[in-house]
Amino acid sequence: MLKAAAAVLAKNPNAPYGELAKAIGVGRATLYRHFPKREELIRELGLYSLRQIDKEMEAIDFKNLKPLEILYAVLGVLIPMGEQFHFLSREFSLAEDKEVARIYQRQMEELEQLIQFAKQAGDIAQDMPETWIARVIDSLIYTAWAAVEDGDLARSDAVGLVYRTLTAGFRPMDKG
Amino acid sequence: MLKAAAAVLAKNPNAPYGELAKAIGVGRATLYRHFPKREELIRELGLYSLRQIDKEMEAIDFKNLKPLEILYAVLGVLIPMGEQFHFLSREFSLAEDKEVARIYQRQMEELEQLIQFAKQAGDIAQDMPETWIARVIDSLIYTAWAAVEDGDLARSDAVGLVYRTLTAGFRPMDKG
DNA sequence: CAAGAATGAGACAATGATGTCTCAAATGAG
DNA sequence: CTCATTTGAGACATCATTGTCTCATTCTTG
Repeated sequence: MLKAAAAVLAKNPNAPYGELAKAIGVGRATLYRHFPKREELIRELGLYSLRQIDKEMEAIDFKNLKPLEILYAVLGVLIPMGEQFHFLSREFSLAEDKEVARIYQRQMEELEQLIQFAKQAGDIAQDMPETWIARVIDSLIYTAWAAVEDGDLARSDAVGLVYRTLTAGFRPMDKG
Repeated sequence: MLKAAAAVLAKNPNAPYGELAKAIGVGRATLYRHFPKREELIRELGLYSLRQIDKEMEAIDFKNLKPLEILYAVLGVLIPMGEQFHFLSREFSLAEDKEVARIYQRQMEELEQLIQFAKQAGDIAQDMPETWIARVIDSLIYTAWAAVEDGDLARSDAVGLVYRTLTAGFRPMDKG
């Protein structure tokens, strides 16, 4: 239900209320009954997206996987959710909401923990800033999703390509 | 002059005309005299940004540098222009303008030529799609700029970090 | 200095979106 | 089936922005 609205807002952050209602498949007045102000709809949409991310992440077996395997699994989960990602980062007002900010920050911290874990395992460079790595991961998740949307990249190739780019950059494959 | 407007629009794409005028330091009416419609201002701003990119790129000595050296130089030029970059990608209507689209496409083709050049030199993997590589470069340029803006990354570290991330990913440094 | 052009400030109508309200029709539970 | 609730459609006032216009002031340029 909220998914349709997120899709519209991802393409046009200024979509009028009526358009969102239509996308959801409900009258404008009805939408106002549920979300008296546009701001509230955006907020609920943000929370919904963040919770959805949490939910999908729960499916990953963190305990029995190595750091890079976890990273791969995370990419597999998040790249298909690029639309929500896009929406979250585009909606400025969202960052000002306390609860949204809290959840977002927690998720970023979890990502940074994963990065530390990978550092300790020697899988990624010690001297690369964690915030930078986290930003790059976020960024490529969105980039891959957009490439798939544009038809530039096969959906099935996306996760592998992002993983490879993250871990090895553009380097030619090592032999063996 | 247009730079100030681009900065405001980068932060808030919906900034009203009056705010843009104030940012530029000119009356709203005067701004209307130069750009009778908002759309035209956006368009000029887009062309200005693209031309600025062209201009900065001219300073690079393409003939006497190796592919990866060129890439490094390109990053050095474009990362500080992240604001314009951001603006260009955020402004949907811009993609519909014929001239803007033409210049943008040419720039992308030039970037892809550089990528092919690097592939031939064996510096980057043959089997990685050029469009993907181009997207990643674009994406990290913006990411680095944003990190610098947020104070998460020293301006002087940005180019090296992006270069390293692009060429080697998060891998630990090879010894030697 | 003097004439012409450009500017800033503000008034103004037009437009489009927001948010409220009403009422008739559809839905759903007892 | 019946009553209560929810819905969709539309009317409506409100508000912010756009784009036009005027006029006094400022700045150029000769």
